Amino acid sequence: MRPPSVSDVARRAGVSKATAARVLGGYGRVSAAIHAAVSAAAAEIGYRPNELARSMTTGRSDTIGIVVGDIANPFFAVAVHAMSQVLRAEGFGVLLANSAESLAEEKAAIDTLLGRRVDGMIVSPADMRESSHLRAIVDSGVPLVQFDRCAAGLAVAGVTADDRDVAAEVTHMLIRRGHRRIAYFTACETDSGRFSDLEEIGTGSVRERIAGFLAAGEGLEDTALEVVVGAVGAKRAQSLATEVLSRGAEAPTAMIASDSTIGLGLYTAARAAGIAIPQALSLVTFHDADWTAIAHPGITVISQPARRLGEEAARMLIRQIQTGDGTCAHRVVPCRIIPRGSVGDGPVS
Amino acid sequence: MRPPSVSDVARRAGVSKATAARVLGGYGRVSAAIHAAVSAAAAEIGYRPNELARSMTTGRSDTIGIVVGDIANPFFAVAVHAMSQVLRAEGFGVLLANSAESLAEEKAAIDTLLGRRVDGMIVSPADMRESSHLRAIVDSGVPLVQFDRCAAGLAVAGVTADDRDVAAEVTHMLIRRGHRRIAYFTACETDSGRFSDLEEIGTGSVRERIAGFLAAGEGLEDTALEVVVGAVGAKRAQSLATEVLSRGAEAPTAMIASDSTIGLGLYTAARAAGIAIPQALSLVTFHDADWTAIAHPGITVISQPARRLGEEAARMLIRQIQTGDGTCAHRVVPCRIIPRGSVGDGPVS
DNA sequence: CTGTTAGCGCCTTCAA
DNA sequence: TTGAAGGCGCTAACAG
Repeated sequence: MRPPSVSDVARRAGVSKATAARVLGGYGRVSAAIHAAVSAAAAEIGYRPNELARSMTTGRSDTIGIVVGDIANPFFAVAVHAMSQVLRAEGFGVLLANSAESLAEEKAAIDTLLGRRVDGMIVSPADMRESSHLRAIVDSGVPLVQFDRCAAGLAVAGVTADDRDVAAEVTHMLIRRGHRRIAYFTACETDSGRFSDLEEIGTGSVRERIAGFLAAGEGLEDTALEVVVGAVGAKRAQSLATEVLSRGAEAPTAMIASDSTIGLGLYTAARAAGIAIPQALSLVTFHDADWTAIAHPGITVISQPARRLGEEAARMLIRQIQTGDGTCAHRVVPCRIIPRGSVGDGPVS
Repeated sequence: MRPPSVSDVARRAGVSKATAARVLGGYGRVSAAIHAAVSAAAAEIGYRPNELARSMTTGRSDTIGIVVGDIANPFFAVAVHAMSQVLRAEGFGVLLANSAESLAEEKAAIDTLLGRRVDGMIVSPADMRESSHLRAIVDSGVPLVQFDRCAAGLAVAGVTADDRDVAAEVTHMLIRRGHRRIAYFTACETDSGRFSDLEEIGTGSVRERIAGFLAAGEGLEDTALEVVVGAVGAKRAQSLATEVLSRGAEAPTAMIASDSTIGLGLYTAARAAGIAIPQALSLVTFHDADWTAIAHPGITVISQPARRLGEEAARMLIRQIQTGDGTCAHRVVPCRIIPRGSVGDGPVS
């Protein structure tokens, strides 16, 4: 049961293979009569072009590879959705791969995609410190756009949010409100289990945020700013927060969550400990998740333009493919702070 | 800059194309010495097999097509994630397509995937009433597994939740608690904008749920059960709910949301109207979204086994591909009701 | 306008 | 064990 090919159509229509191919492929000129005959023959036997074979000769696969950390993460889900829409509109299919935020899996995925001869790639590098595999993409002549994070020392296009700036802005706001003990929670892990150096943070976007956070706190006492790592999942975030909040006078009066899953953990921890938000604790989280609007009080969030970021990345890639232009434009899309009531005055106000 | 091919490697290693192909493709027998030489040559020039060409001759693409309504929907996001994991472990890549719950887009996506010669497909039919395009997949000899919903009158494998049963169970529970006015909210649309017949509901899973809902209410007065359609998105769900709740004595005392987005809209509407949950209104929603746990009171939910469903579908497809077995097994995975406090007694208790 | 011919990169006979 | 030749389905260059 081999699917019908151009030859089959040609034979049935009584024309040469080339002629049939022309009408089937929609290129070259063919007389109306023959065109109709071939189309009819094709429809009769249910012909469908073999895109693989087509790719072989054209060199294009009309397929884009996308590698993200976790499709189940709403941020990526929305972004991927946006990318697909833009890409589909331009006639590209999408080959999706999950890296589970693991460098090894990311490498494997990229390898597979290169083997499939994708026309371009959008990748969210799991670790900004390793970029050899990304360089391999570029060396293969495949257009690449980094998404949400950028690898260090790699002259490749990218689309990111203004992580550093918005983190600094939020931190400044908290300081202005009188907070002098602020904790930033991230899912990133370090070898020691504690944070000591920015270099330990592999996720580019998170590193940027922490950089902004720390920069905003310059001039304050050493104890003012704290980074808590390893908050993987709501449960772990909750237990870490519970621990931190139990320090009494040493406990932070404000917390920033690096994603909404963590935010949920922090919120739950505060409630469980009977700590009032925003009177005794201020809370801000990245990502405008559902729950933040119905929590009591509503949670002040840093809304990430996931859709816009995705669209922008897709467009940037398309441009790169179409113009063959290798300029490594770097686009930054601003986040938006949505105040909802979870931020109150600190002790120094 | 054409990527290196077997010929290039062969030339560099000083052997014939066939020999190089044998070691590169990992088939046939080659002497150790030559094997090493070829491998070395391949590494030096950065050879990477062209999977497209390979597919041309083998007939397999090692790629699976997945078509779902909306990747940004957490249910599908989790399911797709699970599918990819299982498929990747078996060496398959994933070609993902969004149908936006539109039949036309679904058809287009399937067409593209067939053109790309995928080895199998997993599809969530947008409309169970139309199955010609699904039949085309089967006719092409491509293994197919339906996901979450099944098209009517199509002997094709599928994995679904026990939508009808669990909907009936929840409805029975509400009736037992004394509710005699229960409304079911769905995002599905009908021509008239109101619900009159099960046949109008195109989404298979939703139709099943409504069937269970209605079956559970048999014997009650005609006014007892109501189906509200067109609750697309939280906002629209909220306004529809507000309208329904403003009926005074005629208003439902219990509501069931067909997904968590709708649930959020209903919850918000109730709060805005100052209607106490569960004292004056009971609420149940499909999908165990994170907001349901922190709402006040916690929302009783019907938890869908998204991950399990996805894994199961992937495994079923793999089995079908490997054994060439065309049996149309139909697997049903049970949902789980998680009581959280949003269900109270109705007037008749 | 139409047909002939020659590849794309790989796998797969068939001989040697 | 190795090499030469042919073909998968399609496009592309060249004649006619």
